[in-house]
Amino acid sequence: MSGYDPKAIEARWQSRWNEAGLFRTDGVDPSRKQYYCLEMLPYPSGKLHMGHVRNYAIGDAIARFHRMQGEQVLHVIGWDSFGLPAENAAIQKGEAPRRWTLDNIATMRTQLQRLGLGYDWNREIATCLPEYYRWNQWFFLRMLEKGVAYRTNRPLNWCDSCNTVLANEQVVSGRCWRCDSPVARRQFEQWFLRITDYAQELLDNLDRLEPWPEKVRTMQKNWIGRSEGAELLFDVDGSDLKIKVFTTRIDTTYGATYLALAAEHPDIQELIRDVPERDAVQAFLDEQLAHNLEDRFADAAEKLGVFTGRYAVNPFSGERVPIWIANFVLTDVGTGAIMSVPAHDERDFAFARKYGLTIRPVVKPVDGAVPDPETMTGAFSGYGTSCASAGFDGLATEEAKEAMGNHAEQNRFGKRTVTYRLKDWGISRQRYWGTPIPVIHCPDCGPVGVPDDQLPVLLPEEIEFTGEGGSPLARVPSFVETTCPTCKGPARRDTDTMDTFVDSCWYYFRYLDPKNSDQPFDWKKARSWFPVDLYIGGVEHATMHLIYTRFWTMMMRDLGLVDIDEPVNRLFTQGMVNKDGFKMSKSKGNVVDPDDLVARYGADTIRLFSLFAAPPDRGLDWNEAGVEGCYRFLVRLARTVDNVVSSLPGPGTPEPAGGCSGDALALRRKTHQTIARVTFNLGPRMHLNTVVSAVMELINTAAPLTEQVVGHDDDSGLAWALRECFESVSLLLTPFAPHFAEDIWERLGNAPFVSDSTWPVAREDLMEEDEVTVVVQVNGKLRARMFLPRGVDRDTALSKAREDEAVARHLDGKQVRKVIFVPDKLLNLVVG
RNA sequence: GCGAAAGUGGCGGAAUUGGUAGACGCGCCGGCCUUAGGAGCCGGUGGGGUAACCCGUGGGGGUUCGAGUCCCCCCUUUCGCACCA
Repeated sequence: MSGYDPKAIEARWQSRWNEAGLFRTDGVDPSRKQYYCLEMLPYPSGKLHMGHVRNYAIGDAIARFHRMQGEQVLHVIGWDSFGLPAENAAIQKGEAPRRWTLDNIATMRTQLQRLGLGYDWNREIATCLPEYYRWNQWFFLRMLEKGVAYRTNRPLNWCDSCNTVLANEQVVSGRCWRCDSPVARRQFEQWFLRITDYAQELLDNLDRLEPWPEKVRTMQKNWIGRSEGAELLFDVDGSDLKIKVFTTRIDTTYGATYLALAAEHPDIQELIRDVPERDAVQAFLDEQLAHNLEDRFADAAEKLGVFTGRYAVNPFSGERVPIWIANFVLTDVGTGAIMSVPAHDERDFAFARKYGLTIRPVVKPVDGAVPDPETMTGAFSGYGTSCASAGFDGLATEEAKEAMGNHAEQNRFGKRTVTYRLKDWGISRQRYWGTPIPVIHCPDCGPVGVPDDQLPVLLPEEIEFTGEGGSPLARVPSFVETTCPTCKGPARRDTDTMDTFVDSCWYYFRYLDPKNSDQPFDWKKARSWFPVDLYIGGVEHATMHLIYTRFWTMMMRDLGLVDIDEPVNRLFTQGMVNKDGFKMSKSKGNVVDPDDLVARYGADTIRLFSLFAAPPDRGLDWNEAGVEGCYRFLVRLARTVDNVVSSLPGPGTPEPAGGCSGDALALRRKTHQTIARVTFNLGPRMHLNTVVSAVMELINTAAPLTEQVVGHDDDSGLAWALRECFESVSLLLTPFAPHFAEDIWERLGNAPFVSDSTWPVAREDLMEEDEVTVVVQVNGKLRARMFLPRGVDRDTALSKAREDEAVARHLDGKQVRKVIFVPDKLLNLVVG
């Protein structure tokens, strides 16, 4: 048994860990701290990719580290297994989505197991199974009861390629987050979750999520997009209609010279019913509404609009102002209608100039004159003093906001309000492979929730996939046709399924109680594991999953299910794995296959390289030569241990009575320094790449020393120090290369498992050097190094330094004006 | 345009947070071993210079005895948001 045969040892240790149930977590051990190490669960697309490998290698390293530190660790994996690819496979290859998904899970589970990841497989879940999704339905019904889930008709994002609507979070620069095709606007009757009820709390709590990356918190903050301002009602001249606008600058209302509506504004048809401009307006609307979102982005450069022929009345001044429809007014923002103040808003200004509309300054800059509307070349959007604003003249902007807000409220034509960019979460999807929405539409009773005792509403299996639009479930009469739970009359089931982001909102709560058939989970079993200590995943979920799951936790709290506000204590976003500077993709032909790598090098090498090649939060470029380097390191280490082990004292031999000296002492020092460094970098800092370096360094120190003990008598304690070193290395490498570490541990004569052993503790008394290097600088430039006993005082160091030839040369003929002395480190002589 | 992060050898990256820049690995060069080596081992490797030394962490200023690290300005790259009323 010598050399390094990863295939053999990895299979062997995986089955031994499994037999011993090493990574099972049963119940809660009150004598230990509970540590919940969580990684974002994978979508079972077919095969593991390197991004998964890196994600799970990081998580497993942290989980194993905490386990060895005596904490009770929960480390579980599951499958985010609803979603479109399964359905597309059905359309393209005729495979049943369920079969396709479960096959993929089986494949990928094997791949994960081959990596030697320490999961509690008894808690594995798959979100596509009725045991899981019935609780999505249960949650939906609870939200329906509380009014958190509601149904309404609203313009939504439509992906033509995915044939379904998308939530705002799932539209990236006008394109679908999944397939990158342009997104269109369509009006739909849909189910929404009232996430906006939690907007303020989602925002406020960000300050408390201090261990989260600043980047993610900023992204969420911007996404929630809180904006303070006021709503104002403008009467429409000659009509009962009132147009509600939102503004953050109520102080500029006297400068509002026109209103502008988004093309989707619901009152437009009423406004133009009887005006001569009707046809022109309709033509403009038709053109605008035909555009997809991406084209609208592209068109944004040019402001376009059309006059409706109608006028509104400024509630402050009584002035009649024209009502326009403009392409730069977005239906999702504010009320979808604005009062335009061209003198004080760049966009309004550009539009006004283009269409010859009135520009009227009503704010005087603090350090300048009121701009002249004839000659001004841009809007003044800063703060200043109100003017041309009747009774509000002379007020500073903040005061004017206050006074005019009060005035509007007293006269009931407006109120101060806060808007958010965040919109309610539309969760209906016109697709098959997802959680059926548990609602029955009755012609008499309207939408009625399915009674709890009829859950789960099962997805029908016999179904044909045509790829045509519309909800596939709508074509399954046996699914659709049912009776109303209230009146028992004939009724139809809702044929949409839930957004798959619902599934991932609460899966990590289910891990704590995965087989519960009475409720989603028993909080008594779960609470001591929450909040999740560390959550590792990609940053791409910053404004999707990570907002949804925070909302879901608050919602569960309000249902009385949990008593926490935030689910995750520390978030860690790992970087992408690239190849040759590019994202791995089939089209680029630069995909690296984990199976192939494991077959060639073994899982330990792959894991080691994933963690060594770059800091975990940064991108990692996959590099074959670097992998070789990690493999060589393991080979060399195995060989070194093999060569020396018979010359080492047996396991458990006490420290030599006479202590260690010379090389032995130096090695012990290095060993304990390494333990300290690894512990620090693995724990609070998560600089995993430097941990590997540190262990390599230790081996570079230890390996040459082994020759001194092989075939020689040893009276310095070196053999003992070498055993301490190699045992420590086994322990320190366990989070990174666990099979290898077990193997070395065993070769050193120790009983298994190193994975279940206690993390080593660095001995401070051994770490300190008795001789230190003190550098000598003259005027800040390095001139000499001195090797001095630890703790020498300033005067001794100074006289020692003066003896140095190079130092003396630079002091020659000059006056030492100042001496800076950092004990055991540095001496700086300032001369002049 | 706004916001955030980052720029260090030929490459990936270290630097315990103001105190020896370049740890560790890759690559490269030289040597040993070998019929041979894309294996292994040993040594070298920021640039310039025979040397003393000089230069060097994107560029320019500054603070300091001392700056990769702190401050100001600029450049570049990546990411996020993008007419947010």
